[in-house]
Amino acid sequence: MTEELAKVYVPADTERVVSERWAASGAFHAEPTTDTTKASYSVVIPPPNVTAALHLGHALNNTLQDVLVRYHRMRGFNTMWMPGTDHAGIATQTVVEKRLLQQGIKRLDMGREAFIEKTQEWKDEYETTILGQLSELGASCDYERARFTMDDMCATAVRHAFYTLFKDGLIYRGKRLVNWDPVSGTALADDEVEMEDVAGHMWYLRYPLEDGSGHVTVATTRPETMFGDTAVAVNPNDPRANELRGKNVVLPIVGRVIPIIEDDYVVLADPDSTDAKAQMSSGCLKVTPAHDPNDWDIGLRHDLEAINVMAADASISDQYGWDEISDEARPFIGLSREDARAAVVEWFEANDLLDKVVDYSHSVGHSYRSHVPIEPWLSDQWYVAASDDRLAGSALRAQRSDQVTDLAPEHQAGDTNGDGELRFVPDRYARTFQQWHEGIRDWCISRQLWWGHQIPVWNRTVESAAADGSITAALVNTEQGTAVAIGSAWSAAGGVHVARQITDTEIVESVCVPNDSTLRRLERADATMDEAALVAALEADGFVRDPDVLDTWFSSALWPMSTMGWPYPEDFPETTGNDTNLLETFNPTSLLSTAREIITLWVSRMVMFNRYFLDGQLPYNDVFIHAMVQDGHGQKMSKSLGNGVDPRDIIYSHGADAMRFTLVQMTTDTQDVRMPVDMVCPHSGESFTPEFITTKAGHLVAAPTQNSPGDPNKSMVSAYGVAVGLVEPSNDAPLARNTSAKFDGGRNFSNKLWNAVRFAVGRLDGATGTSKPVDVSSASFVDQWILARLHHTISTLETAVENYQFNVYADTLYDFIWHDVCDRYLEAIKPTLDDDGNQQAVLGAVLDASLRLMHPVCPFITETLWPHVGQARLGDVMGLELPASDILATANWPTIDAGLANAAVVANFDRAYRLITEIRTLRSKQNVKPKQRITVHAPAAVLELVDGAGGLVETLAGIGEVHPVDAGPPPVNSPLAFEGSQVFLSGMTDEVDLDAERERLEGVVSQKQKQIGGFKGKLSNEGYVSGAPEHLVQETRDMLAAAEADLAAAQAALDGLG
RNA sequence: GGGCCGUUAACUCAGUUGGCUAGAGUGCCACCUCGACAUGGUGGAAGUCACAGGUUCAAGUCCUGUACGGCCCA
Repeated sequence: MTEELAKVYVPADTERVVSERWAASGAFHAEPTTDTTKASYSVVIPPPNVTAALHLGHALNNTLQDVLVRYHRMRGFNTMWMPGTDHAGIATQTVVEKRLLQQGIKRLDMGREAFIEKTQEWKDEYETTILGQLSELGASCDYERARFTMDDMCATAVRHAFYTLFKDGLIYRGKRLVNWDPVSGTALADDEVEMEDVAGHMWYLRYPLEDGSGHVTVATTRPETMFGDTAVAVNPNDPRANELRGKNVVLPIVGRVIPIIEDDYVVLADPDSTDAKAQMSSGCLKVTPAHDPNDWDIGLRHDLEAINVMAADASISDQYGWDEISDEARPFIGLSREDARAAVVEWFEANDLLDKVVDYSHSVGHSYRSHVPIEPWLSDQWYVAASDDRLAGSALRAQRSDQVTDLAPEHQAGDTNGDGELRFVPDRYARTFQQWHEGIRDWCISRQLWWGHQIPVWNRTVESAAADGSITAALVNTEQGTAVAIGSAWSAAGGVHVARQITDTEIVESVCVPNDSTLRRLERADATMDEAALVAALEADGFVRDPDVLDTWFSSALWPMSTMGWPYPEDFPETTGNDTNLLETFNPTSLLSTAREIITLWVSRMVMFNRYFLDGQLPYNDVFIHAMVQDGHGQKMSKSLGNGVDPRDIIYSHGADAMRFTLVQMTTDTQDVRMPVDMVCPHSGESFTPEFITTKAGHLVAAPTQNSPGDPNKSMVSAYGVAVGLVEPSNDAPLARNTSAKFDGGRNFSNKLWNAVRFAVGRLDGATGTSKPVDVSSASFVDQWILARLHHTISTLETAVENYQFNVYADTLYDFIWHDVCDRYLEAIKPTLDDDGNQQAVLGAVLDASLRLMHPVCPFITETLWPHVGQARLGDVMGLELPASDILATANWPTIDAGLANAAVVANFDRAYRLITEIRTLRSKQNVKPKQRITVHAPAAVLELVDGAGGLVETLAGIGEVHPVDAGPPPVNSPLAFEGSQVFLSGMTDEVDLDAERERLEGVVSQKQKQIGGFKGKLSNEGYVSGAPEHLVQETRDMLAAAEADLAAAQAALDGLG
């Protein structure tokens, strides 16, 4: 006998033990195999950023993945869940930089190597925390394989991918507008730009027409960029367009003569419009291609020059492409953008060219890092040609045909590997994916950071005159900036050598160097140099490595490949098995589960890269987009708001299984789920609703300091207060953990299961069961019923998993275990269990199967109970396969014969249960004590039902004796209406409370009358009778008849009361 | 500005192609410490399905519009 089970399930007592048992048994480890009898099921984790600990959103996503992974493992798939973390370039560099700054250390002072070392330490710390959290929440990852986006294996993939794209002309150097952060001196990705509403102004500036016939008035929020104006645009539909056509204006201060062009991007002026833009518009737009993304597009359409008038710090500068500085303009050079704005406005006013100034509130992009306004700035960056058909087109062709609409002919699925196989769940997200690729822009992949994969390109600038003859020959007649492949010693040695003419007199040469694993496999004319030698030679020749690093998403995009050893798994023995490797076995993976804001940043890029590098193969077939967890006020949980919840807090207050169960139950296919969050007082352990304050931005957050609910002299600090740096936890005022009553349901459910098993173990201890498998047809009524319910439950759960209906899974489990097994089955078998060997076997089997079904959602408690239930197993049930296993995590999913789904038994059970409920209601109304046994007097049909239910009604309704009603009602009785006949109860009390009885029956009568009215109304509708399907009409007729019979019975009973 | 989602009981949410008398959990009320479980049991009260139109024999479900809340992309 295993040790006794405690009265209450205490998760903390067992979770760690169970985790260790799993780890020791290697239950989650998968090996590559060519065994075709064992299909693969694989998932790569969306690697969490090493910037911070996991929050509840991660807990949700990883729980869902774990449910699927554990389910498929039990179904016998060769199952692998690849864990890992993401270096998260900009985010990590920012937090580390901030941390160092608090100690007075500046990044630039310490130098690149030392800084990377520091960042590495941070990464190690958080990687440990994150993997620990995953394990605590029960994620059944193959932890031995844990990867990091910057480890050797991933770095090798990055190098090979970059090299391949570079060689194939899909990576290029472009002068483009980037989101420039002038304070941190780096370009930001679009998603790193935060839009903020700013109360600014609209300035109306007059630009004189060249012919002296007047002026046009342009409206702008950014007067300081006017130095770079290269046109004024009007809408072609503007009435003034005709008279302005073909004219030029003289740009004030600068003196540049610029054309008036027509472009329908320009918003027509309309002071009466509800649209703020139309209200504010003057109808004329100054066009500054080098300093505004929309103007850049206009510039492309009209072939305008882009004149960059700013330096990297956003001061006005003549060093970046602005020549011919007028005397008037010279004083502005060197001014900051803020000072320049004031000075320009002042100049216009002084020269009587300022028409007016209007207050204008608008949205301005700000740096996620430094929080200053972003400067759209022209700079040299590396790009991936995502818009190329080989990438974006391929992603579009990947979409399943029933999830894509009006796809351009050239993008329609063909017959290439992977075409038409990508499926989104819920399917509406396919639209997001499609629209993104139809409007995709090339992907800026360089970042001016130190933390990341440094770009593997070495550059040098040479004077055209001094350049190699083959280079100048190759560059003849190419446009400036166009890269041309060069045959050279470098390309012979395995590099990719390109050259670009960047000015009339200068050429830039770039050599992309692959790493050794790639070099070794290249057919190259000169195979004498390895990577180190090649780099040394390049540097000796004046080449310098590009200091930038790659966008974090570049390495993430390779995740389903890089973690499995691509491109050369044989270089990493841990990825190979006897006859195959991870990549062959597990890519494409089965599923990606992620949040919807990642569709463009990550899903898209994984699809493009996996398909490009692996011959059209998709990274996964299914993409499941899960809901977002909001706080109790409907606000997104986020780091900056400090309203995130650490899953460890919930595990502490409720246990991992309770958290998982509740998260799974909350997962419907809507967009958001709301999670009201409470705090736990660290002094008393009491949970309470904190005091909320409103931030400047209008968010409701927990006040930084909270008083203890039990003792107003004690206080604590909130996660919000700490997150925004307003307070620090101390001994007197520690950080309060969070909790939420939402998880009580999960906790109670765990406890319910625990006690059901406790009951069975106690009652079956010493029982003998049955020597041969139970033939269900000879089992008792309730046993047949619970097996039929088990059959139904198993198939419902299987369908739910297939369709990613997580809430259905949780609700179905809950309903089966709590209501069917505990409330009905266990209560019903109490009187018979001890003497019925078949029943003992069925009970053990039902609990065994229940643990298996519940395991994917609640792995800890089920694994803990597993040996106890094993002990309680007293024989098999025919048609129910429950193969033994030491560890539940690797046990088989139950299979059950369709023959056990006995519909007639279920129908009779439901009838009997309705009778039970009627009797219980009546007992309750008459205040009959639970222990009091009563007598039923019933007509033949009801007697037959009660008899056939084998004691069920007697046990659950507290019936002592059952008599036929032939002899007429007993002397002291309470009548009830059941299935159209009268059933009498006696022996409840000495004197029936007639008033209560009358009230109850009157309620029944009026309810039945109302129903009858409804049915009759329906049936008197000619359209319904002739238009609705026959079976529905018949159903209504049957219900009407039943209701009428019930009404008559209730009325008779009422009359009988006198 | 474009796109998406939500609005159903006091609260948090289900409700699959239109078709039972709209469900669950929590909370609330009453009774119950009966040998698994008070993190429990039994019974009960509680909803104009946001609003306005429309389609249909039939609308919580489909269509149009409005209001409010939220998210994503510009």
